[in-house]
Amino acid sequence: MYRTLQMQLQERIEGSLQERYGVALTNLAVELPPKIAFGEMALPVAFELAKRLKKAPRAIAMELQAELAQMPGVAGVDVAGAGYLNVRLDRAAMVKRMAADEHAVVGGGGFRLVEHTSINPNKAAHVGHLRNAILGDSFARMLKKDEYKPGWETGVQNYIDNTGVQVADIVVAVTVLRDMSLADVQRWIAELRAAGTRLDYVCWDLYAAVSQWYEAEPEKAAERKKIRLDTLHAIEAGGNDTAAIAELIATGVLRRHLETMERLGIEYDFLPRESEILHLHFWEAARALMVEKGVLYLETEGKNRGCWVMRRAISQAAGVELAETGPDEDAKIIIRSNGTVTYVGKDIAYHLWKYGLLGKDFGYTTFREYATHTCWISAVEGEDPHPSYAHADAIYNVIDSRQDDPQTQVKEALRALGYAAEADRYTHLNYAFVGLTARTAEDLGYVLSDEDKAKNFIEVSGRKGFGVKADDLIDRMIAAARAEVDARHPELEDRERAEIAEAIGVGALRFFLLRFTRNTVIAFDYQDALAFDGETGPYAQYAAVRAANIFRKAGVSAEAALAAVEGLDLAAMLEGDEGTSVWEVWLTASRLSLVLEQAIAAAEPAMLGRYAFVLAQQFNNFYHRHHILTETDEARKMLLLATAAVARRELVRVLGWLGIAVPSAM
RNA sequence: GCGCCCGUAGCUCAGCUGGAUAGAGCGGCAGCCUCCGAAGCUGUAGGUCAGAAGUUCGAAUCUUCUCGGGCGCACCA
Repeated sequence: MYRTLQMQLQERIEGSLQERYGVALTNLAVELPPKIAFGEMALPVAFELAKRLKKAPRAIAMELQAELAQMPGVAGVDVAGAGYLNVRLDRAAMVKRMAADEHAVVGGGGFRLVEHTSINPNKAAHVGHLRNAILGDSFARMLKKDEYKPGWETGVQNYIDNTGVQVADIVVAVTVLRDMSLADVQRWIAELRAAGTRLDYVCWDLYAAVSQWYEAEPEKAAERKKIRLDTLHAIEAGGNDTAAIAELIATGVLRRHLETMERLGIEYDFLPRESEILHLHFWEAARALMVEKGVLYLETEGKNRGCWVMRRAISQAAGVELAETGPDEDAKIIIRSNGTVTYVGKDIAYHLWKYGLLGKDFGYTTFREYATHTCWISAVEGEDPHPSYAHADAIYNVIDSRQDDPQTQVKEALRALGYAAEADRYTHLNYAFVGLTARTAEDLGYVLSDEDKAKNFIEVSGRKGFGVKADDLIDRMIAAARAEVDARHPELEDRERAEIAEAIGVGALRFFLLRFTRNTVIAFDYQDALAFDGETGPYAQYAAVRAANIFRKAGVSAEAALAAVEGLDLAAMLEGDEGTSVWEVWLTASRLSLVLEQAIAAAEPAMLGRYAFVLAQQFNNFYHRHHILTETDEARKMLLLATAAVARRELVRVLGWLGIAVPSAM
């Protein structure tokens, strides 16, 4: 609602500036003043114009003042300070429109493809993977159609590198260290399943073991690395026992990853796999296209002689002339001199597919049924009918910022191929990695060097088997919540207590990983994550639960309270100190669509986390100041009830976009 | 060596395309449960926005440099 008025104000002022001064300004700043006493919207536009018009800012502000004051929804305009235009809104009118749930429309056309999680299917997910998945899942929720917004058509996929070195490492561990055959592996996986042992946990240890085995005896290191490479090639080629073992393990671990993610409410639409990219010859199609357009060329001299390479965008921008300076030594190798393609090459092919530019598609087969939809996986020969995801208009890749460079190369390859619009709509939704605090690392039994202790965080390492496993973390979060729920609500059924604890534990975890902006390195600490006070998920959930409790006790529904607002004479009840403290809840609630739009534009779910906290804080403040159930003035009581209703309504919405559910009690 | 990111209160972090007296949580101190649930609320102390110069009516925000920290720059994936 705030956004709606803001846009009207911008339009009016922009029109007026054109008419009055012949100045064309767009996207004018309309901001929230630092204090409510200054009104609800502030425009510093007069400062901007001062030098252009050679007039004092205050004089310009005075000229614009009268015009703004006439606008519907505006109660008054003041000129403050050196030339701010401070707008006071018609509070009663705004409250009525909000009670009717009027708000700006968020959404648009085109298909948006969000890719996240993408964990190597060779070991258990850890806390760093959770940051990725939670970030991507929240962003997809922000985009998708729901009860609040039309949103965008959105697809969620999780890329599975089932033929990479990390999977090869596990295969080496199983076939060499454990001396298992294909039949042994089949039996082993069945036994683990029967015993309820998590395959991904077992692989976690195997991966650490094999990583050490490679290095353990220096004189055998070369031989062992060769085993690793041969294994990798066998997996890539397919059609042999080694590949079958890889398939069994990768699929088993993938199923575990999906279970882990589902505990957090995270679901996928499609799982494209590296094996199909290989077997369906995606790369060959991309290669033909790249050679045809001259993006890929054979290097004939220098250190990259015999390789097919692609120039980097930076070299091109710098205008380095090939003929004059000889070979571009900085060029990115796409095809090695032995004829094999690099990771970036395969990724270019994959991204041409995403935009429907490759002329090929995956086969699709069903993999998992969620309550509301099916998750598909790639196949060489799929089923019919099936959906297709190869028609994105915009893509978002949730990937660690350590891959900024390769991501830029893929994007620039698209541009070089002539797909500039696609490159522009390619968002690398990057984020800094998650480390552990020294305290938590020590709790996990890791022995720290003095150097480690001096650092702000300790980096996790899959090869060392060092890190916080996702399921362990989720278990501990829920257990901590459960202890609180048991203490507070002994009267509730066991089942309900479990549900509440799950909502709180998951809410706390998701909020903890979302409250930091993407480029902030998170030093994960168990004590911090398990704290449920202050700026946390449970704090926001608690505010929503309290608001709901009021309706239960008042015997009035939130909907009825909001509907009753229309017939109230509100103006006097929203003025003065008391009235303003009520109004501020509405004002904060009114910014929901604005904050959502900003968070989408910045691809920054943390902005919604911050907003949820501010709204919850505002509500808690209101809750203590105004005792609703004992209010004797009926009209005023109804306004207070509606205030609780609107705070709860928007809190439930914003938490929903963050994947955080509001429990029945806390 | 080249490129990217970061440096804001004791700690952890916000600070939107430059805008009003730089904010929050935690921790500290002082208060608030015969009153809708205290996972809560109120008050209070605490900052040379790493440093320097510049652009601007106005800089935590933009530019340059210095210092300090992190991460990338493979015929790995």
